[in-house]
Amino acid sequence: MTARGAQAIRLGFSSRSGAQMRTLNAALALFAEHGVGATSYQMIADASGVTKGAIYHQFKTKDEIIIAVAEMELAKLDDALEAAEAEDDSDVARELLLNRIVDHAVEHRQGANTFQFDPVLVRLLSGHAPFQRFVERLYGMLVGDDEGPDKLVRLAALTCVVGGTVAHPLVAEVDDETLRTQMLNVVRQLVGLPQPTTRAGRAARSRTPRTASA
Amino acid sequence: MTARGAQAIRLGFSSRSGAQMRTLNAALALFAEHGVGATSYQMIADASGVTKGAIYHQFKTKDEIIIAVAEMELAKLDDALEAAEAEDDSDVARELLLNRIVDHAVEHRQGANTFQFDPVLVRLLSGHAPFQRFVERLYGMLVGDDEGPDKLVRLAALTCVVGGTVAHPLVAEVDDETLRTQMLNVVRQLVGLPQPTTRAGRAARSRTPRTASA
DNA sequence: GTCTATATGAAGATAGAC
DNA sequence: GTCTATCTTCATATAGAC
Repeated sequence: MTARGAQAIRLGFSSRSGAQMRTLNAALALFAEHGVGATSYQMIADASGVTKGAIYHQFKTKDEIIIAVAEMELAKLDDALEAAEAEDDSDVARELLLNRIVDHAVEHRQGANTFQFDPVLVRLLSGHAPFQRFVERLYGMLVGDDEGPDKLVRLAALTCVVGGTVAHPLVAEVDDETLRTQMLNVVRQLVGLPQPTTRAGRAARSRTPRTASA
Repeated sequence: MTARGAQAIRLGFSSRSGAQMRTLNAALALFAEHGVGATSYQMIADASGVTKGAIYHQFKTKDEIIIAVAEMELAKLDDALEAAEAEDDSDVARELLLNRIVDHAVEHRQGANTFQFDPVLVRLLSGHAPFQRFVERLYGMLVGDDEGPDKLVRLAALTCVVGGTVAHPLVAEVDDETLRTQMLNVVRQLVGLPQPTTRAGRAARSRTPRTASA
């Protein structure tokens, strides 16, 4: 496996200055709270503690900010995807990938929701080739070749559960570790993966950064 | 069971004029397509074929339109909820309710998504008492008394699957009947309901408007 | 990298004629 | 119920000084 830096190339991820990172993180939080369509340039500037003029120096348009935020978040899953693609056993690969994805979603909660369901974000990304390629790799790992309607529906349901459940008011009081465990049970059931007492499950989990480095 | 009209009182649903209904349907379609935050009063007026002034005569603020759209959609599920609450057998009740909810979601696709995940809509409704009462009744029917973390997570996942899957790009090409069937399989599995060959399943489905009147 | 100042348009909203 | 006209505020975006 190549060094971590490879993710940048594969996703078309540009390196960002410190000021740009502050902007993107402020934007991410606002997008999650209000939705992309209801977040203004002014709000982002205020949250970053600088003026609009400063932000416009970093990103020429609002769309550029949206795309950059999406790329920043997606890049965090690129590692996991590469690791999964390098696995021989497809069950091990899927278990590993699901663990990382659920970890990421639980860590971000509201942000995961935005990314999956915000109409403005989704529309912008649907015209963004690097994003499309990434999603196709992701889906490929999760369903494989069989693309019958039942598989498609289960895969769609899986992405909804991962992106939506973490931000749901019903689980607001559930602590991260419990949420992680229960969500993994649900998504394993959804895609027909055996539960974690099996050999494949233990093998995959032992490869996550949570217990050991990739 | 009371007459159909009862739904209006229970949800706080006001009766609307023809012009108001045209406005609400136009707004619903735009909310689904662009998100609530990215839909302007002007867009709604254009889609309705009238001017902003005419719309302001029907609804004093944009928030009023949003609430009215939500009430209109929710009222469509009120019937199903009442029917489920009148059932003795909780498995039959849940099977019936899930059938109706999935029917409704598949029928609307993009609209169901908005309703579940749009940040502006969700925030507005969270301060709207009739909506809160309705959702609590709905959740009560689906989980019952046991409110452990696993049940909460599964219920949250259920609502995400119902609201999100129907609008997912992956299932855009799946026809309504297939989507309905597959989604029901998924949601039954999520809440631990037996699959449809059982007595409870047949009994519940025989009570839906699809095969017989309630 | 950050600021101020400014241009241009669209947002939500109101008043009042038809 | 619908229209035009108008108000104010805020949106995206640019120019140019520090």
